[in-house]
Amino acid sequence: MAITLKDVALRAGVSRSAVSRTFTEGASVSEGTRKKVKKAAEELGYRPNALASSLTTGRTKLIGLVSDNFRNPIFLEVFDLFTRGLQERGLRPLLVNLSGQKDPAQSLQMLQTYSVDAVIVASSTLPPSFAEAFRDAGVPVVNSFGRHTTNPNVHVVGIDNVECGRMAARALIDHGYRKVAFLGGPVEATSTQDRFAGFREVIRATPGVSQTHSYAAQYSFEAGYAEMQNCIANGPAEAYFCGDDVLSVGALSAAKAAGLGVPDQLGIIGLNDMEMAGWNNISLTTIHQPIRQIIASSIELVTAMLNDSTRYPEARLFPCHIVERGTLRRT
Amino acid sequence: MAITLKDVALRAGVSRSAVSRTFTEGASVSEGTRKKVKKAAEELGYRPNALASSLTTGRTKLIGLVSDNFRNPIFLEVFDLFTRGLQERGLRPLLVNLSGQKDPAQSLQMLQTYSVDAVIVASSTLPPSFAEAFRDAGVPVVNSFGRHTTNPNVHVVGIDNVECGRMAARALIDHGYRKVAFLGGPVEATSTQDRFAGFREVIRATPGVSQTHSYAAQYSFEAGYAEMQNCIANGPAEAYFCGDDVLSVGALSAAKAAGLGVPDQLGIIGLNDMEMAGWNNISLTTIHQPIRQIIASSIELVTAMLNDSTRYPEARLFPCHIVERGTLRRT
DNA sequence: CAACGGATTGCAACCGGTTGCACAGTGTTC
DNA sequence: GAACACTGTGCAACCGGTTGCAATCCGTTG
Repeated sequence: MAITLKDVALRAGVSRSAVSRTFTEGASVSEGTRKKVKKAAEELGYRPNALASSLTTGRTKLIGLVSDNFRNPIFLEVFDLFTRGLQERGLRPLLVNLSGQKDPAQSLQMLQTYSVDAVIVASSTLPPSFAEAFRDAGVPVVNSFGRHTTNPNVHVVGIDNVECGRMAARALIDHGYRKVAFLGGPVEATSTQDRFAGFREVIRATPGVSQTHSYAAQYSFEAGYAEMQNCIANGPAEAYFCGDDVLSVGALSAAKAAGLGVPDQLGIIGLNDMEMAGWNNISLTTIHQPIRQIIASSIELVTAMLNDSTRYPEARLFPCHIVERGTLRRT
Repeated sequence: MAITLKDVALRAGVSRSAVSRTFTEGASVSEGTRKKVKKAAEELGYRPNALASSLTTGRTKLIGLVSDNFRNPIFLEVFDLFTRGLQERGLRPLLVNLSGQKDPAQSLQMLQTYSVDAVIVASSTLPPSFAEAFRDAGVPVVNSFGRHTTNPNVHVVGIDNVECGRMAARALIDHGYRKVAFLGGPVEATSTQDRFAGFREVIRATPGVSQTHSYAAQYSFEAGYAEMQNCIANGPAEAYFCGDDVLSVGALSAAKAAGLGVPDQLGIIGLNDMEMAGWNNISLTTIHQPIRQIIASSIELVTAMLNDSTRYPEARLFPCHIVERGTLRRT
């Protein structure tokens, strides 16, 4: 078995309390005993047991990181930023792969079993009710990349997807396209719905511009490819606002395969500005989503909630902007 | 506070032991009390505390998942498969992002603090000594995608990188290229070294074929792009074996940007067969690495070690094969 | 009807820590 | 020299479970 408090106490010739106190910030121990204890601990290779201490302190420093999309390269960046940010603050990400499991009950139960201090739901597709289930169970939760509602009862950090839809519509119009379309992610995803709502709003308000829409089965390359093939078969629009970058890349690929010239015959604008969008064999014009800031802010919020779990829910929205590359005509 | 054993015991009118026993497999409880307890637990919304029970059982069902590459899309697939596979067996992945930290000491200490039952080191770049540090500390460990040594003292599941290097060399030769090159990942990565060793061995043994080599700073698109630019500036070879697919895609992009025709003027073969390699605007000829099998096998090995941690170290190697797409000349 | 044996059950100790409280030691003040 | 205020320390209870052991219950058997 591993070295415990008792072993160290015995060796240092002090009580277990003394050992415990030297390892807890701000406890009252004299310099002398601290030294003795440190020395004994060092010699024995003592590692405090975080789980045992969580039993009395009520803090595990475990953070549930829940995601439902492991196919979209943007999430690799998301995991990178989350894991690093959490680690820097001494928090540990317990990763949960929803893999299609839309019901929060199971993951909630599991995360409760492991007494996570908080949960980050990193998803732009799950409805607010998902994160709310955690809050209702008394688990502090932040919904990163989630839907912003006017009266949130759960913390949301992300972007205004409706506004992004508007932005995309304006961009297509400004670049001279008149027959435009929305090629969304799955219809049940909140981000799809919101982006489309904003998009349609602007198009409808603009005379002389027509609009169609369709949905890909998921946010993935294949789904984007397949749906663009469909569109082409049915007579393509002049330009597409794709639900996100990975769909855009799929759509782009289908367009090229069909011999359609991008951006002249067919324009595409994506959303996310994932790393790959800048690769010069892709060069996707897209709406930049500030994921670094969103994640940094999510982590700040989580740490704040650890100290005050009754914190009033807030929505933190970050502005997006268009990054012009090669998939929309020059104006 | 949350509902505990005591609350349930009180409500069901039994002892705490009885409650504990109804929730542990194979314990002796009568049907009657089990029913009473289940009912009381249900009504109160009782969730057993896995961390508390780990204290006596010595099992947390936490598995450390350590990785040092969050830039390579292949790892998204890796995380997806690992998290799902572990979850299916009731194990929980505690994700550790090394982010450049080559010294195992810190992550080891942290994972010990959280009493993980085992550790999976998922990396093709870290030296065997990294995983060995865990084993030396008494933590069961599997090195997935790691270097296979003739006398391993740590479990390794992966591929024979030397053989892959040979395979790549033969492919380039068979496709008619005579001036070939290795464009590797970081020189200190074990996979880079091994792939190069095999590659060079075959080239050197083949009369009339010349070989050069260089290294990218890391396994990433930008690094591949930059290094291929370098190569082109210095007079490119006819064909390249790139350290992996993401490097290949970067190199491909640089070749196209320089106006070099692929595969006629310049051939490229990658390694991994990541999803993106099959996208039709990339269509990369590459060596398929069976990551599903590697991961499934790693997980099996981990679960086996949970029951027998003294298990004799083994190396499990899976064969690779070439997937012909569009970046090597037709033979 | 008493002895017997297997199935249930509760008691109490324990897992590895934390922490309130009482007490001891030290130095200061009047 | 006594009263006082601190600082450090150990005891013991507790966090939420598990488990060895002894006691109890119940149906059988001779």
